[in-house]
Amino acid sequence: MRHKDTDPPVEQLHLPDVMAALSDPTRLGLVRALADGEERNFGAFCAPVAKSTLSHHLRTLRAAGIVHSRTEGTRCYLRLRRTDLDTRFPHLLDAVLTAATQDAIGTHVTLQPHND
Amino acid sequence: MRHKDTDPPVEQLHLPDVMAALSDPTRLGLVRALADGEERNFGAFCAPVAKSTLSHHLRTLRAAGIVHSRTEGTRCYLRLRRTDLDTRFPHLLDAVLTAATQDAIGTHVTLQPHND
DNA sequence: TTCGATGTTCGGTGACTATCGAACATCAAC
DNA sequence: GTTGATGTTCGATAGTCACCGAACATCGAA
Repeated sequence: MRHKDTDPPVEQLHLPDVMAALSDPTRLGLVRALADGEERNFGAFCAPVAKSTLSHHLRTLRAAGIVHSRTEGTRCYLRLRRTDLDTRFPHLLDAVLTAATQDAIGTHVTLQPHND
Repeated sequence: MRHKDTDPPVEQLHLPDVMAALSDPTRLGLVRALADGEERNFGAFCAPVAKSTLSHHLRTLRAAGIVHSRTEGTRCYLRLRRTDLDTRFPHLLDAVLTAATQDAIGTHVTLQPHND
């Protein structure tokens, strides 16, 4: 449950890290699932990978500054850092999300109907 | 001199591959150096890596469909496939180039003053 | 034809990555 | 407390990647 590494501050977002984090289909799926700006429970994501693998992907997204995570009890809530990303890299996230949606990249990641 | 693998056609450009190709600072530098749309000689690029490493990076960019290469004699000329990229992934290249320029990513790749 | 320039390819190395299952830590609930 | 749910971390594995020097292939020029 402990993730000691805190989210990187806005000014420290690094383009190559962001690009690398967004080059994996599963992570793109996670980002797409968060694209509406809503906070979502980690457990709400369904992906055909092991729990530990999903946790690794989220750590990667967090380290790149793409998502913010908040712990409440034993649960972990995620939110896309859209404002921060737009500030540092204008239009980048939009372009990626548009492209991913058009190409149906990351559709293997789904959301459980009503899990937070 | 022989690169049998041909450039992938527009409709086969794959977002994750493009993102991965654009997540390396040296390759971002190469793309930036081609950003004006001009065709450039391979040998015109100066980067602090071995010749073979540079060749590898160009193969990666070619495989991802980001650059087109044309051989003339023993020389190799490169051009950014901007139109193709813009068609498949609108605004993506612009956003990446803008971000890379603002963050000075890839500035270790330079162009020789007057080498084609 | 011999040389030099230009890139590509090969073999190898060290680092990183996606993946898994198992073990662990934390908290809620009973 | 004991149990169950929730995520994280660990150790291992297989694959990929950036990187280098060396060898190679191709072509132009002397």
